Amino acid sequence: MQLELDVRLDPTLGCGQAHRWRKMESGCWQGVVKNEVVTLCQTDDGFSYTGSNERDLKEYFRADDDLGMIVSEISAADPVVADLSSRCPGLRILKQPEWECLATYVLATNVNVKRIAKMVESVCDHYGTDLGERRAFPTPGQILDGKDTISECRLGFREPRFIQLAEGVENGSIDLESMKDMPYEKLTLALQEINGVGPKVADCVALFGFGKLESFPVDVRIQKCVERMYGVTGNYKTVSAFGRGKFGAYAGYAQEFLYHSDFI
DNA sequence: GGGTACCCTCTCGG
DNA sequence: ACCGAGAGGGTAC
Repeated sequence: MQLELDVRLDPTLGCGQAHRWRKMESGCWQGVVKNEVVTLCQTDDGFSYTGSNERDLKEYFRADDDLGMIVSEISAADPVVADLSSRCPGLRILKQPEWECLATYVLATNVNVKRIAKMVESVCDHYGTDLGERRAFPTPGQILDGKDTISECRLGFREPRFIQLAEGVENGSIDLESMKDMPYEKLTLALQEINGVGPKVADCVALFGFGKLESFPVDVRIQKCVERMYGVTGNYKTVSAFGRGKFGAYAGYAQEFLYHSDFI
């Protein structure tokens, strides 16, 4: 089947916002969407797909986002982003499942991107429902059922946080459903109540999991970038607020373009 | 509010 | 080749 959409799969699926996509030798991408193994192949005006359906893929790729309008808005705010975005067309921010996004980013502390993917895949291989070629991201219950073997996943000091997160979601003390209705700031504060979630992880989860496009996550890379480009320094709150203030409702997109620039 | 340790893996310089 | 040091999407204390 074919989906017509303003998107380039390579930057969108390979940029590190989601961690389970694999580029196959054919150049197509394999991943899991809504508990189905999907294969996506780039075409001139979108991509062809197998294993999923148009409705789920449109949601996952945020097909309602007007990429042209978004890029033009953040480009108007800054010539650097204008240049970067023009050189990276078709990069879209994805809408990942809230639970999967949160659990993934709790693992994404003090490790390189390569190992994040490795830990995530290990957790899926151990506890996720078998979907054939791949496994689903496990539910909190599946993780708790098998937690006696969690050390095999090599999560390091993240292990107790990961288990605690699964317990919280399972017993209802962490209510992701209610967080869907929260505006950006309230959401990030609620997320930071969770052990292992600081301001950076909260911003990433708000952006990639809850679709808060004004979120401007600041990691060490963005911090250097913002200092070099705009001369802005300071603590997390200062730098992220600068990003949201400068780029507005679509600051998350601006952050993606800055993140993938080579100007550090 | 700033400084550190942190579990583990991979990479790099000797 | 082998080994030790260093760094790696940050967070908790």
